[in-house]
Amino acid sequence: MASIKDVAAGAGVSVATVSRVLNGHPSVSADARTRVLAAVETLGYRPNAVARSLRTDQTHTLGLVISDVLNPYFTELARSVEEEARALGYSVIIGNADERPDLQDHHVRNLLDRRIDGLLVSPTDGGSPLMLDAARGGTPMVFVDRWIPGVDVPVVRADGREAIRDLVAHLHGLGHRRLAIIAGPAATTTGQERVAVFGEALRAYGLDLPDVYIGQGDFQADSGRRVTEGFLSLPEPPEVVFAADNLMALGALDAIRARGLRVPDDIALAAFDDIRWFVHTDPPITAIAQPTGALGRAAVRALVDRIEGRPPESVTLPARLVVRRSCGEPASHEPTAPPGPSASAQPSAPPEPSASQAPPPAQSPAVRSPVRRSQS
Amino acid sequence: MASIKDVAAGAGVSVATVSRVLNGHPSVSADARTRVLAAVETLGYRPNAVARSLRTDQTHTLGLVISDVLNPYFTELARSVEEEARALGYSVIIGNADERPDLQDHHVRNLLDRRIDGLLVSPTDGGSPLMLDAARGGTPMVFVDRWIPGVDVPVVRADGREAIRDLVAHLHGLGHRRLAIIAGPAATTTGQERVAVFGEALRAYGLDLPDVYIGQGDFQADSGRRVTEGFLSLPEPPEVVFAADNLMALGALDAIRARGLRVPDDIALAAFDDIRWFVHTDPPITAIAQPTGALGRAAVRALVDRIEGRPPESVTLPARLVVRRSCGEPASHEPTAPPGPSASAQPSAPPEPSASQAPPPAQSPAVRSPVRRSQS
DNA sequence: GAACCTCGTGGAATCGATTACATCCACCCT
DNA sequence: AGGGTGGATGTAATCGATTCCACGAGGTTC
Repeated sequence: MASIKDVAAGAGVSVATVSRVLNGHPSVSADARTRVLAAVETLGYRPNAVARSLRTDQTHTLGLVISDVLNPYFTELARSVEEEARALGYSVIIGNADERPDLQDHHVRNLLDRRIDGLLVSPTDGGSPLMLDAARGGTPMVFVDRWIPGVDVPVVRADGREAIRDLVAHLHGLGHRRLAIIAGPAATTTGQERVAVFGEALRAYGLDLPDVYIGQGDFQADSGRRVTEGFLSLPEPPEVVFAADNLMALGALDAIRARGLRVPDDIALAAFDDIRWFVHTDPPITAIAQPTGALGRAAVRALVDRIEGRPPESVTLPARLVVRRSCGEPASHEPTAPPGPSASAQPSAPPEPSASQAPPPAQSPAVRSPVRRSQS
Repeated sequence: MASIKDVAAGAGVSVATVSRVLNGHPSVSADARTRVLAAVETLGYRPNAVARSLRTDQTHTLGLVISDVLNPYFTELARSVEEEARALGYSVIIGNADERPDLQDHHVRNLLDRRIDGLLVSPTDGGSPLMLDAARGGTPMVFVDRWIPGVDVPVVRADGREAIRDLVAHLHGLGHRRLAIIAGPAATTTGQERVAVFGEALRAYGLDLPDVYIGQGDFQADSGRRVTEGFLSLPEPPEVVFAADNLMALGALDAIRARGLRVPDDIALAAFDDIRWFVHTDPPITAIAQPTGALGRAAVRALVDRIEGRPPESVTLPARLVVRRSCGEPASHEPTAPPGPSASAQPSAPPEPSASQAPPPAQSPAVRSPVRRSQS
């Protein structure tokens, strides 16, 4: 592969001049410039990014360590991160931790060894020494979605509290009183927060969240299945299962189906994280949607600000409730159809397009928060 | 950040000795080794991968350019690729082309500039000059899923022909006679092949695949929606729509739902690519499943073979039909329940666990090829 | 006409590793 | 004792870029 020396020889100039042409340095004669460009063309020369990075101590690369690529939420996040990074002149290397702290460490180390300019992390756990050292050691870093308390790193995330309260109001309005949750790992902020807020919201309605109705999941489908089986085997099973992410909701569906039960007639289901398929499941699933694309973009901007010497900003964006039919017919629909056997009742609302990049129109009757609190 | 010189100074030896310790070179005294290791420890030294790559001309990195990360098929492929690569001592940088040739070129160029050791590509189009030059220029390369005809590069892919014939047999057995397909881009091998094989299989049953029943999609959901709307507006709409990938099937579902029609009563639906959610859609969707994990692993092995001087092998693995309910009740089920209104008929077969990493048991009655041809 | 810029250019140092080669020393054999 | 062997180590070249510095030519200013 041709190097800068070959170009210099081909153009009859020094390597310094070639470098100046390539980097748009002003003091190069028009003559030299055209000769260099010609040589570049004929040799098919491309600058070696490795050598360049060694010299300049910048890689123009961001690392993104996410908890689970197979989770559509993180896939979408990764996509928006790459998009925004590309727009700002950076590329992205993704590390998939699969919810495993050891794998997370592997990727953090690998990325650090490659001297990435900055790190975007959605931590799987409370933070390994490696990551904490990196943060303290001055590696530009931003947490996205999840974070580690007590570390001085900007956080870009969604605030699901209001949406969870809306969900509980919705469920309560439908007459449900025994609500259970499939929680995420306690080592993650999102895992903790969702349970805590759910419990508080129940209490506001005079309801209880007993320990047997808190199932410990790990954000993976299998755990959702296992926990739901447990719920269904209880002497008094819950009327509603709220899964703290979409994969555990999938597992819950598996378990419910394996028992031959129906949603929402036999048991209601809701999930944190909205995905496109939830529109087409049987029945369509009520979920809490995060502004995933916006989160990814904001995280990249914060990180690049930090890298380029501007003060980075933490960002919190609201999540919102998307009501569908998995918890029962919404109260606002006149229950003309008997609430009984068939799950295939024609929805009286116009069909909702499956969730897409563009934010759905706020006035869509199928997409709305049934309760608005004072300080909304 | 500490460099090898700092370690050398700290241990009171030369950089050469440090390097030898780090690379496990035999001729280093035990004394020197322990002093170096101690210095490494106290300084928290990590070798600079950029400098190392410049010197050794290897990055131990594979590039993976896929057509669309948001497509669960490619997400799963990417995951298995990373896993196998990690096991073999390589890392992976993913480039998402979003089915856009220009983006594909951007990523190929970027990866080449980074001097990755080898490239795994699922081409979006017939091949840009850039990619063809790279292949001819000796960059180790392997095509996965899709390929470019006439280029001397190993191909790792699934063979869907038998499964498509099985699907047509299944559809024909259910009495369907007007079958339509949402095709992928003609510039992709998978896009072409699936239409061609579908058409041939129809002809084997004396059926025709008229042009109006071939909708041109681009493997994205929107095109599936658009094409399906077209089908439904035809004076004589098809009885079955076969989507050449899962995202276009999603779009088809959107379009069918927007018309207030039901699957399979009003129109049947099948898809290429099986995903976990297809078990839980309304109704569960009949699909052709690829051995995605095995494909990713085989592709990495072929590429690493090529990189490390062993002869790489092309690999073709069979896809298989997974019959569910989106085309009508399978013939083997006695149609005791009236085929009429309710879509929530209890399946007489035991519930199928959603598709997972482990291959489903072959004897599961819900997962099977209804027709076996001679040379099976 | 001397002093002084400015501009274009090349030489050479540098980034952080790896590694060929030279050197030194201890030991062994005849 | 002398020479050979081999292990441990250091010196320095090298990878492919960027960039500081020096230099020469040409133009401007007093």
